Amino acid sequence: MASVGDLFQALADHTRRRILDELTERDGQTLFEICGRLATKHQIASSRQAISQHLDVLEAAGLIVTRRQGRYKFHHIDVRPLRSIAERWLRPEPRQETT
Amino acid sequence: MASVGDLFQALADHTRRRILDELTERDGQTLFEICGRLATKHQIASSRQAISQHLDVLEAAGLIVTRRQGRYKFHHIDVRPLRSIAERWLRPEPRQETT
DNA sequence: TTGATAGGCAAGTCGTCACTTGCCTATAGT
DNA sequence: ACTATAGGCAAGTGACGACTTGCCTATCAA
Repeated sequence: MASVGDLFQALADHTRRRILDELTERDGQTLFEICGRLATKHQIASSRQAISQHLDVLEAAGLIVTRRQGRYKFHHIDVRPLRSIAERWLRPEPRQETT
Repeated sequence: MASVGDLFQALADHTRRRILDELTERDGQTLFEICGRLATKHQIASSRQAISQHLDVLEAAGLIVTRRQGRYKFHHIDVRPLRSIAERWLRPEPRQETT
């Protein structure tokens, strides 16, 4: 369900890359934590809903996984989809994309 | 000028990834060659102008370089921007993006 | 139970993107 | 010179993406 297109499209947005930066530096943050840190450290003043939608896109792309605990929802980065992202063109190998 | 955003945004399109596939398999093709091969081998029946605009985007992202010779314009893939594309999140290092 | 906190849902706006359409320039062959 | 080939420029269209707005649900503390 998470295709190569979903992956690149998720990475195509500046705010979403910043979210991954933030989770790389401190994994397992909640939505409000991410909002605060994006605002103070990266001058990204998007609304909570905007960030929430970005997190949905990242999760659909398989780049983050979520864990619910009470009224909190923690977001964890998953770098596995990123490992072989560019090898498709970096070595002369057959490629298989169904999208 | 070619920012990280340009790079990911260029890769976010399916047809542009196919163009890179095609140039990986056979480098230095002209616009018409790429059009023909995309149509026959990848079932992509976009117009010549559409493909031309895709090539512009790829060139702006630094993923292809062009070489003019008479009335022909040859397109060559440049994989250098792809080499360190995901390392930003694959290892806990400081990241520097100005976009 | 009441209020505050953390998050979700859905419609709507606005800009960007992929693509088309129509016409124009330049090189090469005859 | 004339024609075909390779490519370019620019305006227009339709759809998608990022973001907002308004309201709703759920959990926890007092």
